[in-house]
Amino acid sequence: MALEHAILVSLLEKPGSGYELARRFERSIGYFWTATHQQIYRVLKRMEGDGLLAVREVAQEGRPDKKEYSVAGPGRAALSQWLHEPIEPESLRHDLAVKIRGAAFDDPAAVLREVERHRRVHSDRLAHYLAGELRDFTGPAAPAPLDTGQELQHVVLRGGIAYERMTIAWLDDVLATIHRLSTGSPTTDDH
Amino acid sequence: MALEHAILVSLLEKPGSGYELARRFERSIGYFWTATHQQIYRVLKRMEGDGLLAVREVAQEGRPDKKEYSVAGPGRAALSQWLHEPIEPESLRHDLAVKIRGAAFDDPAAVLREVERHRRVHSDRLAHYLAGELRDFTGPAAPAPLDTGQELQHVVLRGGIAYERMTIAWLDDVLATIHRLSTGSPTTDDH
DNA sequence: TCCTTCTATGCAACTCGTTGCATAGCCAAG
DNA sequence: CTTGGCTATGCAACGAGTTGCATAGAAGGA
Repeated sequence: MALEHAILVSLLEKPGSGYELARRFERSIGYFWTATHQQIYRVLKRMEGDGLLAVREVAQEGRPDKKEYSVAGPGRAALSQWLHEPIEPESLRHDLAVKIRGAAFDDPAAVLREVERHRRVHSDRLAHYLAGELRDFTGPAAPAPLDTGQELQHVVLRGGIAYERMTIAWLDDVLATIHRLSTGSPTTDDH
Repeated sequence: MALEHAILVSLLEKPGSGYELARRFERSIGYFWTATHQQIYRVLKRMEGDGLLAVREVAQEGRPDKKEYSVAGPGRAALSQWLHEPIEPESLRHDLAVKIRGAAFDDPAAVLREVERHRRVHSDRLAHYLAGELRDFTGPAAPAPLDTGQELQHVVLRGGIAYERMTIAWLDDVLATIHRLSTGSPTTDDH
């Protein structure tokens, strides 16, 4: 049910339409949670029905009307309650790791190419996050005294950056390991 | 559909029952993929029906009979095909990050306690992974010349270790940030 | 002019994953 | 002797998430 809470946080940071939320989920919120527009529209409707959100129809020029959602009293209460409940620390779900272990039973070259491709994607993401950090938090154009909300957004972004750096380093380790196994002396140990 | 493939890899490494698979998913495979026994039993049944797996009833003494699954020809082919297909690099899904951003709109102390609790869990996991590494790969009792499968299992485990270390360091950053915001110079209003 | 892209919302069908419950024999601790 | 834990399998119901499709006006390029 964390999608509901992610929406509450995002709408508290700034009210917006389903479409705008979907775009935020591709950007800042997307550092740690993903959602498609279908999911978002469905959940928004449910949350409105439950009285957690308020809607306002906004007519626009040159583009379709939109429904701007904002957090109502019960929505804020629901978020507060969730913040006080313990949640399960979650575990990784990384299919690439499944592929890597699967390489022992198939052509390792195919897996190698896949690992290289993933490395490029993570490298691009890192560059994107670093650009965002410079723009919003550490660059000259960023607001100098950050408020609480911005500081917390920054620390979450630093988490995304750390994750990408760790992943890239690990994928380098994976590449080196597969190379060693296929070209180098078979069955030497490293450490 | 990666659960199917994770099961194929695990059964290629060693055939076993649904129950045994469920326990592996709490251990080694669980470093990067989780699954409950319900899911596993359901998927095993489907895979057997699709001809990917072979079953063998095994009578045991002092405990219930079990069904030992192993990978059949079509199962191996299905894995091979998947290994040659590109997959989407996945993104994080971290509800703790939602909570951290949510702390701007509620009592930060509650979130602080939650972060500390998660830090302990990740710390325990790291210790557990390191013990496993020593036991299976780097310790004196480990088989000295590791084979390909073991080397690949090791590099995946190193990924789990790197993930836990990164996460712990990040949570320390989060703790320091929240402390700074609440005790240090109160720069202010959030909302 | 047509084709694509962007804004904006939504339905329907499906698969994936979780939670609660049920069975059943064995073993060990209190 | 009863309670709880371990091995071992499974059903049913629900909620979460994905994929394909549909609508519709405005803007901009080939």
